[in-house]
Amino acid sequence: MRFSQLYVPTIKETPRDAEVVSHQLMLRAGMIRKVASGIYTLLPLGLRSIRKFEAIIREEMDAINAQEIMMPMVIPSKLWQETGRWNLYGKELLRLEDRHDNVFCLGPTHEEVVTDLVRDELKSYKQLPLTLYQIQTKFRDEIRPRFGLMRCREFGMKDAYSFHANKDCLDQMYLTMAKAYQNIFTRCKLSFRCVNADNGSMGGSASTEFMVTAQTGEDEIYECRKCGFAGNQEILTAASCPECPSRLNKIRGIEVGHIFKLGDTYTKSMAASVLNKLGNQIEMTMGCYGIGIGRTIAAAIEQNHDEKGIKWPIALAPYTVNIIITSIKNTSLIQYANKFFDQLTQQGVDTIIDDRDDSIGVKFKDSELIGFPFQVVFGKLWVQEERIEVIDRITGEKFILSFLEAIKMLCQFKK
RNA sequence: CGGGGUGUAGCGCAGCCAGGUUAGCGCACCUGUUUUGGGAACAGGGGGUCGGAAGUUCAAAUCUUCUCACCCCGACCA
Repeated sequence: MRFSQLYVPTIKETPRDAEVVSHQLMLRAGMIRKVASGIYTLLPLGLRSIRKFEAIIREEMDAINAQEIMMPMVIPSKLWQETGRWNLYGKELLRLEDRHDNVFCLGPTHEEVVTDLVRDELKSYKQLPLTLYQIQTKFRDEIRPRFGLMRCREFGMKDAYSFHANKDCLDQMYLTMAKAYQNIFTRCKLSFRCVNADNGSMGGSASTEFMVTAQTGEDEIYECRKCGFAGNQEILTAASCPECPSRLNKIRGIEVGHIFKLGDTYTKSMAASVLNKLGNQIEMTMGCYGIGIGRTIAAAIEQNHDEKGIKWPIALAPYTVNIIITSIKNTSLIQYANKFFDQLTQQGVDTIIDDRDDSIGVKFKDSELIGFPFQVVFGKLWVQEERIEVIDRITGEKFILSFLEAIKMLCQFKK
């Protein structure tokens, strides 16, 4: 991709209505634009980061035999009436009618739809367990959307649902899913905690939140430095650890994932049952597992930035390498930079080349603001001695390398 | 929904209290010339229902009332 062709409207000044740093930087780096409160358009760079995160999620979900499906965003009220949530869920549920006066809601979560999907097809314990997931747009008419992608009304979410013949099987899947979640956030180089939490309105017996640690986080976490126990404020009343005789430390975090053991709350109300070994009808046991897509991206920025801009973890960077040409008047310089670009691209390294007719300052500022993990500079060092500068955005280290050395170094970071 | 705040050009703001030329500034944008290792310089230029409506007045961005949108604090959540 050529920078000159890419739609990245960067902003020099901090927009006034953006309070938290991830929101400010996503606006300034030309990743998102607001359409209405809590509703955003993703621009090319924003979408690329989102897609990279989704790809990681898909790999980890597929690895534990979860199967991807896609459920609708518009859901008939009938399903929500079956579980009683049509009345229980408040104004967060955006309700609408079609031309025939049929009533629908925009899906804030999909337990009803997925349970309806499987109840007619699954008849035997032999078909279980089954885990389905989707990466889809959710709508929750939040009372107060805020902080950019951190708390939107319309947002991308990975939601998975598992069905089991018994509780032991669910327990196993719950652990498998927790491990997959740890893999996902670890691959994104995020610092996070698994926190015991309350099930809230979801019902069921247990839940774990995945919290990316950040001072700007909306949630308080209490953790024990001795035994590693972590819980959130809803379930803890005392200041001491329930697992060992130590005091708890308070840290802040952003909830990016939440997994639940739902039990038979939904399968019972929706009569989703199978026959067991003895030929008896049993309600399936269910689990559900969510990850906030955009929120994770925002959390990654909260955790990885400096005064110049974003410092993307390679896994989430819209492009891994940015090639800066200091002067586009020098045709030989362009020629070699293009050759470098072609070779890296062929090797599978996500690369963009800044071929704009702008001053070097503009290019460095944009590059640092957007936060490409590596900047490659084709400039006077190349003209004078055929050397390239490779700058690591995270460490700030600068490497002076030959063409081939630079290619070799950056090829470590192919997709 | 309760409390606080903001709406003036794409972005950031001044002007409002104390009404009075053609509504201003910086950045961005367009044209030309010169520039090019850290957000270039000069010259010229385009862009505004001052969030909306009603009212007061000879006169409203400015005063009054209503209204809408957005932001921040609380309950909610991925």
